[in-house]
Amino acid sequence: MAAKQTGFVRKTKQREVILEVLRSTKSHPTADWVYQEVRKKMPNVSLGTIYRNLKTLTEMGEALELSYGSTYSRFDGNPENHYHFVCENCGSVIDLDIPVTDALEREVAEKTGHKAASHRLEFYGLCRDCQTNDSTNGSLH
Amino acid sequence: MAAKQTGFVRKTKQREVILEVLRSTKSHPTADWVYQEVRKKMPNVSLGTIYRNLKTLTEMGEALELSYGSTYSRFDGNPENHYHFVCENCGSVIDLDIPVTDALEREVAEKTGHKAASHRLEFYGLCRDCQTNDSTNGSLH
DNA sequence: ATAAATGCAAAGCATTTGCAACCAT
DNA sequence: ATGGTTGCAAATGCTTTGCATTTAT
Repeated sequence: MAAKQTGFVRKTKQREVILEVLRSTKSHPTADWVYQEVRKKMPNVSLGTIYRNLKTLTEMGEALELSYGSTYSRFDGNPENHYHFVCENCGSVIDLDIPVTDALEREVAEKTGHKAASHRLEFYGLCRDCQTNDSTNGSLH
Repeated sequence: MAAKQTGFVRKTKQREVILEVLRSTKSHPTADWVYQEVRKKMPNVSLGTIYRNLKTLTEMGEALELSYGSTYSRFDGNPENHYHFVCENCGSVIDLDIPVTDALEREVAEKTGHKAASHRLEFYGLCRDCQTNDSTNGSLH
């Protein structure tokens, strides 16, 4: 585990830069993309450190880990719960500006007895750009 | 790719059994669980065949591939869109009996211009059983 | 006959980990 | 000084693939 059970979390330059990078984009980057960016400022970081800190940051509530259909995770520097749109043509993940409905969690609790602490909602389809452009030029992934 | 672009899909004993196994449970099994089950009836199936067919079945619309936080996929033999509850204590994935709201997709289209063809909604928290039992005995995963 | 599907085993590849050196507290 | 953190590289583990063979049509 990254953030220890009994321990505490130290402040490190690496984690600081990683969070900066994460906060600097709305592109929901992969661990490797973050790695490449952080490297520009800290040529010696290792991928392992990126993964460890991405995990720690997620556990600290500073980031969100998104795992859609893909085989790899994407990370979101915006820890506020919000919904996403995944374009099935160009592969981009877009933040949606529609209100997060806690009513859904209440409905689940009432109807099923399962107590949700959070929920995730994702839409799949064609993003605005891909509707107008030729849809056969997908650069998916 | 499993189901070929120009080709056709043949009926095979393997795929038939795999779909049977998938339909026989509500447990949202992993590929490996399906493998073990299918083996009971066909001792010589290979894992590769399981994966290839799970993919084909998903593309055929006979199954759903679910990828939650975990590093592996789970499959759902119920191809009707429905929502899930993921218990953060015991790790089980539970089908929810609340209506699927297409209104959400319309809202997204209206507000953002992105045309959703489908959506996914998942809840995370403590399932009914884990609320009453001691919450420290989690066998997560 | 013909190409799709299988079994087997060898990759692939994102993510995790062990360990010695390092550094924040 | 203490033990969390890092860099490096090896190891994991789920999933995919190449290929010769089998099998559905």
